[in-house]
Amino acid sequence: MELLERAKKIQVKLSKRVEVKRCKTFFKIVGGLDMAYVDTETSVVAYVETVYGRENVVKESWMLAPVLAPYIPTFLFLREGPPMLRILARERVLADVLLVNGHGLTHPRAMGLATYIGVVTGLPTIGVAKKHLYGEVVEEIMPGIRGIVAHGRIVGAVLRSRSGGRLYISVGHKVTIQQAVKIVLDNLGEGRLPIPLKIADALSKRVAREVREGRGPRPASS
DNA sequence: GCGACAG
DNA sequence: ATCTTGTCGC
Repeated sequence: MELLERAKKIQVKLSKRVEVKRCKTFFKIVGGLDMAYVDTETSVVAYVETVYGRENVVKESWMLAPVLAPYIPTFLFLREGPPMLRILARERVLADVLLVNGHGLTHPRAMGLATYIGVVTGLPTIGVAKKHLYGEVVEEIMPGIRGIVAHGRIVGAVLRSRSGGRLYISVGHKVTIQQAVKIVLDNLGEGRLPIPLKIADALSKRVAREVREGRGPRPASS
C-alpha cells in the first residue's frame, strides 16, 4: 500500500481518540505553535506561551528541525507534526491550551495538525487557520460568527478580524467549539492572529531569515 | 471526470 | 510555507 494510504489509516485510527469536551474551566496560560522554513531541507518551529488575555510572554523558544516530508493538503501532520512534538517534549509546557497554526477537526478524516498534536500529547488544542479546508459553513452559532459542520457536528467557526481577512478556528482536542471561540477571541490582540500565534509566527520567521542569511541566531528559551 | 485543497 | 516593489486605501 502506498504511503498516503498508510498515513490515512493512521489519521483514522488516531481520530478515534479525540475528545470533544470541556476538560478545563480555567485557562491561565495559552501556548502557540508555528513554523517557518529556511529552505527545502531546514525548518524552524517556534513555541510561545502568553498570559491569558494579555500580551505578557511567559515562554519564547524555537528549534531548527530537518524537513522530512513534503506539504500535501490534508497531510500537514506528516510535515509539521514531528517538529512540534519535539519542541513540546523539550520544553516544560505550562500552557492550559495550545493554539496550533492549522486545522483541527475541520479535516476530511478529523485529524488536522491541531488535533494530531492534541491527541498525541494529551493536551487541549485549538486549530487556527487563515484558509478554509473542510466542512460546511453554516448559520451563526454566536453573534456574528458562522459555524463549520464537519463529521456531523459543529466543530469549527469563522471569525472576522477587524483587519480584513477571516480566521478559521476549530476544535483540536479536549475543548468544545464554544471554548475554542472564546479562547481565541479573548486572546485576539490588534493583529490578525491570537497573541501567542502572532509572536510564534514572527519568531519562527525571524530565525528562518537569520539562518538563511548565514547569521547564527542566539538560542531563545524563557 | 471536475473542483477543492491548512502550511 | 517562500520568492518579492510598489502601490491602493483606511
